Amino acid sequence: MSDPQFKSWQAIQAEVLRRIHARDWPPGHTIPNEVDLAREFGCARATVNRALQSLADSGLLERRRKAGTRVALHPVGKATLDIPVLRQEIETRSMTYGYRLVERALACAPAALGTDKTALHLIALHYADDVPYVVEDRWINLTSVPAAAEQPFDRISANEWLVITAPYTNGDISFTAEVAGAEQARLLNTDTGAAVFVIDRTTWDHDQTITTVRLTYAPGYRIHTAIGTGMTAK
Amino acid sequence: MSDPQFKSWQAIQAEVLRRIHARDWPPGHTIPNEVDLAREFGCARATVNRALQSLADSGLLERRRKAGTRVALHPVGKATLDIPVLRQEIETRSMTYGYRLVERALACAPAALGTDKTALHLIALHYADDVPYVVEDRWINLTSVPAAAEQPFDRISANEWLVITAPYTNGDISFTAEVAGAEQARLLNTDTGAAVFVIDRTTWDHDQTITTVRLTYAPGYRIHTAIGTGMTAK
DNA sequence: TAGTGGTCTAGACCACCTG
DNA sequence: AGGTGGTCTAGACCACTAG
Repeated sequence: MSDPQFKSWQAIQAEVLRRIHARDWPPGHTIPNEVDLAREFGCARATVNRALQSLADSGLLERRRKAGTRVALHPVGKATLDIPVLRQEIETRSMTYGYRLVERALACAPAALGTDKTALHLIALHYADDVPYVVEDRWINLTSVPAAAEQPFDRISANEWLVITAPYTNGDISFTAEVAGAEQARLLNTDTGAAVFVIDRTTWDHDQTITTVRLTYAPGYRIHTAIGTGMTAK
Repeated sequence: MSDPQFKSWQAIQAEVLRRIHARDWPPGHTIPNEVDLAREFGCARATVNRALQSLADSGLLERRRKAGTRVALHPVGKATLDIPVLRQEIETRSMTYGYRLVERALACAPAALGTDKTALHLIALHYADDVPYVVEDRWINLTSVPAAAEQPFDRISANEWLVITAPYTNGDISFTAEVAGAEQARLLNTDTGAAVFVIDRTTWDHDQTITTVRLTYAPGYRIHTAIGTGMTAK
């Protein structure tokens, strides 16, 4: 039983994965408990726990106290997207980053900002190699970030300033496709009617809204990531 | 020093977060090592490790052996998207799921499939409450999944069949916005020229391609998720 | 209420990396 | 070369929950 070849949690994870793929443990099957697996693999229970927890995080296993650990019937794929600051995103692609403030005004906040007070409205353009890359349409809650009122945002984008100045505890992000409106098509230097990728994001510090922003990317933008069990391949 | 109130790794995580937000530990600062923190918090080093590792996973800390743990200069936001099977995605929204196979043919595989052999090409429609929800345009590598050749896919979608039959170790997914072509506009029962959300996904089993699929969602589709440090708020 | 996963401890060794 | 995080161990207690 005690097999000295499974010592690291990665090795155990790989073996469990193998058994799932080989249908030794088919979808829906309840696998042995941690104590038994630890005995079989000849390691501590904590090591088995680490391996199984990792697989549960990636959605392949479902674990419940007392009920045990089951192989997921419908493994929900999990994709982790990195949402870097725009400057970094562009510079990572070896392009020159540029920024231009288009509009800065105080106005009545939209509903999404969760405040009825006056808020700061910014519209800005981010460039990659002098080509419009994304339009940033942002509202900042001046109640939670009063310092923003003093900030011109003509050289440093709110995108960059906020991550350093106003940390958030919580956020909400969504992605969709839209037809470019006349104004945004003009800013992005593209045709009205082009399909644009849109990211809407709102962040809070505990229960107070900090900012809500709509990023409208130039046509052709593609967000990209890897999915998988963490096994390196290809 | 030894403070008995920080016993769980979540409590330690919260305290570390507080110090970061309060600028006790500003961006770029190297925080005390695990041994010192464990002594300060009056807990085991493993507990501190768990808390810091969790924060490193969410991108707020950068850890390196010997160099220590630093507060990230540009906290890269991480968003975890759940990519459920389409049937589930639709039924979760309390809508009735429907499926119709549009085309099934053997043809020369596209480059993305990474094989020059004949592959199975499927086009199918998924409905929510009898309204077209998404077009599935899929290629299946018959070398890695020979059983797919026998499968009619007229009642069960490849989307569903594959997750049960052909597990993957690795994948690649990307999101973009496109203008609906004539064929897809017809299938989605929408106007040509509408902006549609597109997901491209390719999966491998180790180094062998299993399938590549393009999901074209009906206009208005929005993918949505939460971001944050795991602290529950709002 | 009993079985299972979740977590903590105290100690140890190792792998990696910076200085 | 030495400090730091990464991991493993053996044991313990706790929290949740299915039966």
